[in-house]
Amino acid sequence: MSTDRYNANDAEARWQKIWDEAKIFNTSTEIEQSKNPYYVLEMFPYPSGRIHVGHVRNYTMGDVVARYKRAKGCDVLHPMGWDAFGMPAENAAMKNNTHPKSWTYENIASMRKQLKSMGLSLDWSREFATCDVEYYHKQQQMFVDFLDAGLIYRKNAKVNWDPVDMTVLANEQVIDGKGWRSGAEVEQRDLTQWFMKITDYSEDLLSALDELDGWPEKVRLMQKNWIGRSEGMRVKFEMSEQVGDFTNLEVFTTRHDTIFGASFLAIAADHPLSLELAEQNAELANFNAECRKIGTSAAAIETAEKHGFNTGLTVKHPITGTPLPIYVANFVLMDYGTGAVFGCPAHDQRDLDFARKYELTVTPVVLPTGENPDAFYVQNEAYVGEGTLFNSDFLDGMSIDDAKEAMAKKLEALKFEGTPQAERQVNYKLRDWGISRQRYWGCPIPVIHCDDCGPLPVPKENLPVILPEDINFDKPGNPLDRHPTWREVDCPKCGKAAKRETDTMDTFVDSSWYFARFTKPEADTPTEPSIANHWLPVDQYIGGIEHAILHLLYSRFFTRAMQKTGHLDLKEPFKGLFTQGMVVHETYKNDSGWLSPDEVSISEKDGKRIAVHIDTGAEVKIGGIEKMSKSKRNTIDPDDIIAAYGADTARWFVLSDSPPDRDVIWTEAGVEGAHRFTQKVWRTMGEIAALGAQHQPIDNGQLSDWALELRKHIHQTVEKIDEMLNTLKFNSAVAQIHSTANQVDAAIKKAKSSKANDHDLNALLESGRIVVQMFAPMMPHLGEECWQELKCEGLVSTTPWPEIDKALTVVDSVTMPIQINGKKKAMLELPINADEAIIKEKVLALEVVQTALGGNEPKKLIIVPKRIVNVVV
RNA sequence: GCCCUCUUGGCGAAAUUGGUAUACGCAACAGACUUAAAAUCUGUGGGUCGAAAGACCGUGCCGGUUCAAGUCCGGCAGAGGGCACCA
Repeated sequence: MSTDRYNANDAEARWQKIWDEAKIFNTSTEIEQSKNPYYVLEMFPYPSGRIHVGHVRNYTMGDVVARYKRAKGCDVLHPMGWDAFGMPAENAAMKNNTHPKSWTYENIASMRKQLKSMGLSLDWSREFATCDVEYYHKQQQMFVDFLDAGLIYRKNAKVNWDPVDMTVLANEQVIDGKGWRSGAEVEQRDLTQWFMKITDYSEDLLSALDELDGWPEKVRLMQKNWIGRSEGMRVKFEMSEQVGDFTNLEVFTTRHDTIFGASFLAIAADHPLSLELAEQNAELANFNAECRKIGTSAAAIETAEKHGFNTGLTVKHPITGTPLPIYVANFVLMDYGTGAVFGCPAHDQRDLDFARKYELTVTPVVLPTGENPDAFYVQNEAYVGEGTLFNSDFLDGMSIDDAKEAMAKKLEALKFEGTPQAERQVNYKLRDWGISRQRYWGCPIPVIHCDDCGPLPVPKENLPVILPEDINFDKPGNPLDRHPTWREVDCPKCGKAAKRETDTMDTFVDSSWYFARFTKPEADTPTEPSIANHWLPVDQYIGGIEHAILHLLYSRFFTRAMQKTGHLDLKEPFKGLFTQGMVVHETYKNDSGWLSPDEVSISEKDGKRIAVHIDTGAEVKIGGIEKMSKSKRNTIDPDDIIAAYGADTARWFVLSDSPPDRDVIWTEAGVEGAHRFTQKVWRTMGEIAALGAQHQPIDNGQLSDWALELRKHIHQTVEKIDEMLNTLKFNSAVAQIHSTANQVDAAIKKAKSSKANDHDLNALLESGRIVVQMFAPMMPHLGEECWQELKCEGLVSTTPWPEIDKALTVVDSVTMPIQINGKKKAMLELPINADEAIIKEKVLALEVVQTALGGNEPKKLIIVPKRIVNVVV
């Protein structure tokens, strides 16, 4: 027995070694050995060099799930890898004259060591990095398959160009008009790029969201909005005169009910008609160039005035035949719908602004309920609400929905040059995913460009296309472009000299299928389908909300694409998704700038917290609680915490304070509290061990009252913790274990102060054992240490979840609050199955109730079995 | 501008999904042990009034539904997040 302080550093290293040597967390690769598969995965880290507390929180949560599910009898797959391609490696190479490869692998080595010090129950035998040739080789194989399947194509497109990172960005990577990494204002450039046909799956990606009930509603909604489905019509407007091949203009609208309110047509500056007209019209050419210059940033859009250029051309209104002027307008987007719209100023704010500026007619056609049609007019605010159609010929008197349907039928029936005037159409905001990046440190796109044969995929037998290592970063841009020999290659078709593609893939491609690779990381093909199908979908995926759209949408698309190309047979990669909150910390500042927490000492005076500089003693300003960042210097290094308190303390703390999906505030006091608990548990288990009890079956009939109560409490707690861990309510589980530990302490006191029989002591030992089993997924090293102290068999890490004695979890009586007129006035202990007549009798006999009734019958008596009684007087 | 989420003690939070509001922890205060401190243990702890028993008020604000509202409905305010010239 030991009442010494628990030495976490010593114990943790010891148990990690034991787990590692016994390989207890390695998952069998034999498919038939996993009858009850459970795949838990945390989003793999980018190897930046050091883990941060956000990682600690993320990986601890996943580890608790993994260890808990293992104890519940699942065959758990819990792998780890590295999202290892990307810009920072190149930036470091340029800055420090290192090679991206060595920089990356060195970072991986140090982060692996850090993760191992956390005692995570990972299957390290499956580890890989996306920059491993074996991994990107398989990715290139899939690229070729996707290309064959028509899922990848090449097009010249206007792309988002990041002038700082000197690369193209996907739409999803442009945030407020700025590059997601560099923060630089994004420019528009014309480039020929490779695209993945994610839009083929727009409808499927959208509708399948409804079935992802293991996902947070918030994420589903964000993806729904991002995909942006809208139902409308494509309507042809006949031009009054032909221009080139144009006899009509086609627009997309969702408000065909308001077509009688149309007063102009507007087309994008890049619309083919606008370009054609500009060839003869220098003024228009100028205007188009101006439009292109206007950025896509939020600021630019907000301040950009509506500009239009009157082409002098007109179209005929499809019903009335009235001529409507055609404008080229800066607010019309070429890449949505048809790049042309009809303007209905009365019912669209943007159209109204435009109409007022160019003095176009404003005809209201939707009348708000209760308004007088003769008195209703639109001034400077468009009316976009519900109402009844008017000024609209055959639509008059209809609701908006009815009018849409009537107009749709009418236009579909009309013919224009032999085809219907209009067709119903569904549009999506989702764009195809541009994956070409002009970077070195990424997966090479396996394509060869031949002057005669065009772009051709590298034949699979010639894969992988390996990144050359002899490169330099003297100049900005892609060093692959400047490599003396790497590009030179023979055309796989005609054999003539040809050139390799030098673009590499967006790193989001790498992370779109790694979860599938983990199921068999040594396979010669990207996946071994039968094994991947066995493990997938991931049962519980855990990561940050910042990936709600990018990574999670790409992965959903990729899974479908892999299904189409035979690499998998499922659509949705992640059955359960959990998005954890950030770890935040107070900030400190003095005149010279931000201070790190270890430069500051905090004390309390008159209820106010005061911070002073640890060296100078000068007062320091306590700032807001913010996301940990290097710039604010409010970061905490997990290594320091583990060295000072141990991994279990860090794990317990990140689980304890806040619900896991909310931000958690890192406080020194909180960590100390967590550490205190580890010591307390160690002492408690030491005391139990000293009682000399035996691991033997317990006869409830032989127990003293307090011991029976303890056993009941413990067995009921197992059920609660079960529920909490299943629903990832770690903070509640921590609270419950605290409370239970207090009960055990109280029971030890009872055992010492009263005559405890052997059964009592055995029950106490059992309680200790079960408490250990309940907290072991969260504090695994302390768990093993206590397990050993209690002389339990084997390792707690491989021991099944405690069996509960059902007889003890049956609750036979309940203390019910008795309310009078909804206010609690008394408590009454009743048998759990007491029938209402008995309850009524007992309640009415209560003195408070008698007084309140004053001899009258209650007006109402509400009895909710097992819950509450309310007497209404 | 549009969409969404959140708001409970000094602080992080809990509340069986409409049924005892504030569990558990942190910080605080008081006591025990100690020469002393640390560590540990015990106790107190929403507000107002009261010596006490107790009474009244109380989950951002206003209103509603209900025997009963932190929880449901309507409105308002504040904080956070997503999208954004999407026709």
